[in-house]
Amino acid sequence: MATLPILQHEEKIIQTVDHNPVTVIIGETGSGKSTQLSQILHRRGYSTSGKIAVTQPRRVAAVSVARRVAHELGVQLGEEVGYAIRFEDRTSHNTRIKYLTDGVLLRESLANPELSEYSVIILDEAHERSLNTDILMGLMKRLVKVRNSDLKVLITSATLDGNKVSKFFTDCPVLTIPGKMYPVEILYSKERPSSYIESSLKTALDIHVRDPEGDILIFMTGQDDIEKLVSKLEDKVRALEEGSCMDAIILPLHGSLPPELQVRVFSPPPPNCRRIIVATNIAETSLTVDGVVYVIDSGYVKQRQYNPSAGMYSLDVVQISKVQANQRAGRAGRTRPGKCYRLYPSRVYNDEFLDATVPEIQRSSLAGSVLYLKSLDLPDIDILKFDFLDPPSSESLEDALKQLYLIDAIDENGAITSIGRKMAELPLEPSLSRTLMEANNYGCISEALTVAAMLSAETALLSAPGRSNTEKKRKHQISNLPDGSGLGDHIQLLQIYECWDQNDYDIGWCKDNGLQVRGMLFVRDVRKQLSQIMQKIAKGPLDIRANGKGEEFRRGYRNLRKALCVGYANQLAERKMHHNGYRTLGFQAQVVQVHPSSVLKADDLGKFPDYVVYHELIATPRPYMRNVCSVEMRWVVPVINKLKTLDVYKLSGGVEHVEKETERNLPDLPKKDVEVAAAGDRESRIQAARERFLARKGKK
DNA sequence: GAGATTCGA
Repeated sequence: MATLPILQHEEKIIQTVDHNPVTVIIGETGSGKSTQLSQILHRRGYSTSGKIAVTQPRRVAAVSVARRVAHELGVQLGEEVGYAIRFEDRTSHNTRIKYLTDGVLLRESLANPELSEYSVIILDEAHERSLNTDILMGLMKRLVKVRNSDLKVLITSATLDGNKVSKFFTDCPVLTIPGKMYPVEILYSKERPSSYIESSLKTALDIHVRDPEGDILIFMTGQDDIEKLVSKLEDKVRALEEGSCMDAIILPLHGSLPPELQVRVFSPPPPNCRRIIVATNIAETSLTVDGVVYVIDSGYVKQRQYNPSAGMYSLDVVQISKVQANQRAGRAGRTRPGKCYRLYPSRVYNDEFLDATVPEIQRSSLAGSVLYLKSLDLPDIDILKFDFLDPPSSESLEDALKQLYLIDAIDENGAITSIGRKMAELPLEPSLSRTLMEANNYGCISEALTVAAMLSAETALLSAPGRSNTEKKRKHQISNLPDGSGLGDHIQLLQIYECWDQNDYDIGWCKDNGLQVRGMLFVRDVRKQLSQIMQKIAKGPLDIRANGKGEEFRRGYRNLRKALCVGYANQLAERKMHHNGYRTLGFQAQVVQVHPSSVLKADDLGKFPDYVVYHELIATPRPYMRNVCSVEMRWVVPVINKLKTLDVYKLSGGVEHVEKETERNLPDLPKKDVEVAAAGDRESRIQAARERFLARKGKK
């Protein structure tokens, strides 16, 4: 352990932390920052007045790093060194060093905004810029002032732009600690290939027949491309003349692969055999594959992004950033010097790639985060001026405010309501937490809990791919579902879970019905957690047992659907007159279709229900509503009335913000236009600002 | 009549 580079910098680190409330530490992979930093501070007495918290963006990382540190200190895990992740808290009153996911720390800060049990908070892997890390960075900036130098904050990262973060934390010091990496030779293509599958195929084969041993890791964008490339590689490798070169095994690697197939990449290849691993970006950060010497980088990644003006998500193939490209290349230099083949010219890398990946906070719906921040009740913070390292667009913040207003989480002035306060306690999207609140009044809390839990895990439910179990098939496979699923997907998800409940949570039942066991067990955990929180909020026992063909079933799930209509007030759609297309009822109407995977049934005339709520809009590339539920017009009316009262200006707290928007979004407008925009009344000012903003975006 | 990169409370 004495060889870890970070230990040679111990004195320097301690000196800096002693004299500064915030320190940024840039430590390349292999520097030992995740395991050593906490131990150094512990050794030097920083854990006597409080605990040392170390956040991780991923649960597995929190657990495995905690385990290693406990081992290095020779203590039992859960004693001096422990961890906390969702559903699992392995800490005790003895714990001095606590590893946790950043989501858990955010939850803790809801109960105790000053996080007073900690004397040190280390935000690790900050360069990944997860939504939660970004919010924590904003909170830390405030907390070091409030806690008046009895808190030390360290931001650590592999490749984060240290100067930017340092500037954010009022010019705090930046320490750089070298890593232990082998050199990686970068080879660029002369031009972008017309097909990166073909190009990867050719490059991989060239390496295989020509270069010495060492595994090949190929980065592709998704499951489809991976499967295509894997089968082509298998054909080509099989066709190679026997004995002309070593053997090769081809392994796909992506998130929807069942765990037992995923772990194959951790077993070393047999002698005289090369592994060719074809992976998504899961191999960029989440999984580390040993033995990789050659990396082939397509230069693309799939990214989910949210469009706040349409309220719609899309999954797009986009160019990676320089940070990602370097991360990928680094995967070749972990055990010895390696090579990285970039399937794009250096010009593309230099001129087209962004320096860093667009942070998640600028790509997601912010309703949940805004509600969370509002519920913290920080006296000195106005949410629209919350100090983010990279602020989200004001459009996105306004979208969040509108959503929250429509579901009664904030009032017309943007202040959090008592309902909103309770909603923030629940680890759910606001639409679902609002549904739970309402269901509690209507006596269908048990059903609503199940729906919320099922939707939290929906993608995890599908059976493993490759066994031709498509979603549609799944829906038809479930045997003996009571009638009623024609009302929509929410109801069917409910019935699936209740069926499982009646089968005593039997694992075999899941397998027989094409459901992922892991996913269903997760649903059960989530449901239990939500039940506990709801009981706390309701200040009394609730009937939360799953109850199959109970009252709700007999009444056509009317109460549940009514509750959903309130929770999804922002996600309503009305069927168009003469066909089965829908128009969303929001601030901006969209024409959308029911997703083909839906179980929603048409009536005898072939018509869908007049009104539905949807869980999500997804552009793929046509706009679809995914997971819909039939509702009744008279439940919709109050929502439409509320929509009319919506005043973004008031919600976002006044003129100042509108000016800020003008300033931030329209820096290159001719001065005259800004003056015109500023001269009108406030509505037309907002409108003018928005139009110009959109026009400018369109041009880009 | 489509198609799930990846994390997380």
